[in-house]
Amino acid sequence: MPRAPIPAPMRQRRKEARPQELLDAALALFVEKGFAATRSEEVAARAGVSKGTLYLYYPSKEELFKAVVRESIGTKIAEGVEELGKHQGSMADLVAWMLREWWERMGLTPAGGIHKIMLSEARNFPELAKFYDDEVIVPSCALLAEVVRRGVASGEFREVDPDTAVMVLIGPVLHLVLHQHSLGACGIDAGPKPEAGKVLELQLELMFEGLLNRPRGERTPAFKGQPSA
Amino acid sequence: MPRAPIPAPMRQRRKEARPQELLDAALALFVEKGFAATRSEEVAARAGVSKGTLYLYYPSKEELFKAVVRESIGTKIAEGVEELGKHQGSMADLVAWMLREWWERMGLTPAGGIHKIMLSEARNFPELAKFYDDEVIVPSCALLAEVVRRGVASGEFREVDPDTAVMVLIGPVLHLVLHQHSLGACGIDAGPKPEAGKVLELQLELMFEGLLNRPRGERTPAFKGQPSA
Amino acid sequence: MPRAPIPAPMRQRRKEARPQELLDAALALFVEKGFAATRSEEVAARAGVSKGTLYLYYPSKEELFKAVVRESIGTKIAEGVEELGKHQGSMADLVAWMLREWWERMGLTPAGGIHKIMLSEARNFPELAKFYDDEVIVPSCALLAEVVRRGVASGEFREVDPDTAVMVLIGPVLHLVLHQHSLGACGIDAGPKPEAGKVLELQLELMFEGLLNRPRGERTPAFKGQPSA
Amino acid sequence: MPRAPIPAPMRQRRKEARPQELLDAALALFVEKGFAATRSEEVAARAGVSKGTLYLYYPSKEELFKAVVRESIGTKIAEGVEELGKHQGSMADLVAWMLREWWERMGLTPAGGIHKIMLSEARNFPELAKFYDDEVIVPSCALLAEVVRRGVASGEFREVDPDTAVMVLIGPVLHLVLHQHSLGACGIDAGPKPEAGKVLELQLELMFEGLLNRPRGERTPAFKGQPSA
DNA sequence: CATGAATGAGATTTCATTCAT
DNA sequence: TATGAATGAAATCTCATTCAT
Repeated sequence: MPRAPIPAPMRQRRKEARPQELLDAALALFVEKGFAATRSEEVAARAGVSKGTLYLYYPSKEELFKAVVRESIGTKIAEGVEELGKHQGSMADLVAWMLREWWERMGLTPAGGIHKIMLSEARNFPELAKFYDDEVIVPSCALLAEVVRRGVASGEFREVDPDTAVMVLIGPVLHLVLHQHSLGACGIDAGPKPEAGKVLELQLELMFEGLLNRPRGERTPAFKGQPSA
Repeated sequence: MPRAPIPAPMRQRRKEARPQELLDAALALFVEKGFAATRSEEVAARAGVSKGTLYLYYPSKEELFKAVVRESIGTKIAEGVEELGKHQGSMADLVAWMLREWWERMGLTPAGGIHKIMLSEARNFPELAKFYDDEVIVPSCALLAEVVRRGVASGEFREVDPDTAVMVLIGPVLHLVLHQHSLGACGIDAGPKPEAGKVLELQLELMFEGLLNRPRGERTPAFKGQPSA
Repeated sequence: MPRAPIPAPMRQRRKEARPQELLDAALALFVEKGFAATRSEEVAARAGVSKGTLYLYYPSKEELFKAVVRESIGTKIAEGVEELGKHQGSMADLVAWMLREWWERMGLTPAGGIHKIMLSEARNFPELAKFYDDEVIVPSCALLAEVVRRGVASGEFREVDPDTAVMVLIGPVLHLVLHQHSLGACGIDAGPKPEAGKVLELQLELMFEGLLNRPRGERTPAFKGQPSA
Repeated sequence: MPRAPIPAPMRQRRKEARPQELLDAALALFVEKGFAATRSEEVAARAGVSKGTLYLYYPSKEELFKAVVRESIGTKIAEGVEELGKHQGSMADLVAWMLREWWERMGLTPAGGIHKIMLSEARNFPELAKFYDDEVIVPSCALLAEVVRRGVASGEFREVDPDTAVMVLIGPVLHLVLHQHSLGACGIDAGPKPEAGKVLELQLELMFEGLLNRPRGERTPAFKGQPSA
């Protein structure tokens, strides 16, 4: 068998970029196959390095996993809080903006997979689950609950328990995100699965207006729906 | 608790129950730790048999996994279809009944974990994912979509795309189910997590009536909420 | 390449015998190559089992090592104590008997290698070194020191510090034991290396009588040397 | 402590010292942990250079090991031979001087560890063991044997086989040296371990005079014991 | 049927060595 | 020269599966 002249395996020194490359590779694989079913060598290969290099940056597969979760969470929540302060319009519009924003940041980026892996691995990594809950779940829910609370206070919303309402509001978005990384990624396009955008808009409409047909039917003026779509 | 009157030779009784005991053990562990992280010996131990015995009933861990999924799905959907035919009241009440029923059958039994493991393992077992989609997801959604369709047709519901509406309707329930088997099972009870029952009832109320406060506020008579609780 | 018909790998079930077989194999290899340079698979192979079987009995290479040391030490010291009580003759004869006995039990059996591996690995396994010191070194030395003490008390020996004398007495024996497992095992028979038996007898003679020629030269009657050889 | 007067460009000075610094670091670590358990990076770090630099001076860990052994042996034997020629007093004094000298050069300097590592690694490096035997063991023993031979010839010593006598003479010293680098270095100071100096002096006394009490008890005048201590 | 000791392929991790900078 | 990031062979250890009892 004639050897290729030099396939240039080309050892590259890129100390700066490696951690991020490894985290990206690991995130993708952990989301796709789960933590236990992902082999460390695969992560390295996908990041374009050898097995050994992975261990230069993360001392074990488990630490790599934790780093993936920690890194992916970042400062996203903080941005939401800021936006909340600036907002001028109705609370209904703010809720709508938040859910749409969430979808765009979680549903349409690989970071959304984080939620899937936390779901799968929470019981294997309780400390990490706690971290995720503290850093992501609780602040996110608190943010949304605060908006609901204001809406109720101003009379814009009916009297509901804000924390309970949050559970209802986020359910469909999370469902979409999770589906996208599991069944939705299997090439299963069984029949009439509606696309995410439509689901989100309908959720907003139903959530604010209700599913039931009203006698006079005119829309409550406080909610205007999506600007242009 | 009065003991069963037939003590019957333990060994004899056990033999027939073995497959089910193994499936139960496997389901619990797969839900808790995931497929790859569950050792076959653990499954056997939890079922009270030895490692070798497991292989007497299932030729491999993978086949055991498939059996767990297939078995847990069973005939639940069929029951729903039957119920649908018998139903007399409004479509709103039927939707409410279906979601509550679903919660009771999925959320409050170990079978609910099936959805979690399918989410986690779908991409590792695409044929199984297809099977799950065909046997569970599609029929369930179709059932609910049919109810919505009828409600729209009769004028009880406003004009919505039934398939899209289904996505909105099941989101919160699925979210509750999944949460229960992941973060919720870690002893993380961070702050104001509302209990599932309240979430479900609020979802139904919001879903039908909308979150927005209405000037005259009287409830649409078609939806009556939960009978007594 | 024509396959041998069936080389009969013959899985044997010998739960009882395994631990000892593994310990024997491990002792031999640790003595020969040291702990770090011995591969666990080699140990298994020498014991006639597979890699995996080793880990069925010892959870790690390190634990195997500890077991080897602990097991090889056993009750040898206790036997010595017993013998000491029974002894009738002079203390010089008793010392001679003890050193000869020690040589026969340590120098001529694989257990002697234990001393070599403790020497090599003491600083890598300090707790084990402590154990060895407590269980072997200290009792052995105390035993010999007691004999010396009695000899001094009875006037048979000159006034010496018993603990110091013990160090002098055991030096040559240990040297022989160690040499046997290191340079002596390399096929190095450089020139005039005297055999161990002769060294031991000469040591006894010198130790008791001294190297210096005495004018009148008659032997001190208390020490009779080796019975017949 | 007055500083050396020549500050000299650090880099320059270092360059020439590197090999020795590496050998010193390697010796210390090999003695402490053994050859296999010592990582080359540790050696480099202790010598204050990087991993790569080590390989600039020694092509492999094994060659480094050989260099350590070769270098530590050096010309010590030659010095002994020279001294032997110059000596005027009795052979007993010469033997005493040699053993004390040996203790001071082996026992009280890191070079003594060489004997420990040769013991541990002899069977893994037979050629090196041969080298050590040829260059160190055989000449040392021959030297001592020659002294004994002269003592016997002159009638100062009783009739003994010189080579056998040598084994007896060096045993306790070697034991002390080895102990110091193994159990003795573990912080194990179990009870009445006498200090090395005392052991050596007692050995000399016993070796020459014998342990047994003599009726008239007067010392043989040929041996004078340690000059001042 | 049931068991659990035994197996060995394969996963994780280490570390001597190389080589681009 | 000196560095240390990168490599990959090799070691430790795991666990799905087999099979003698």
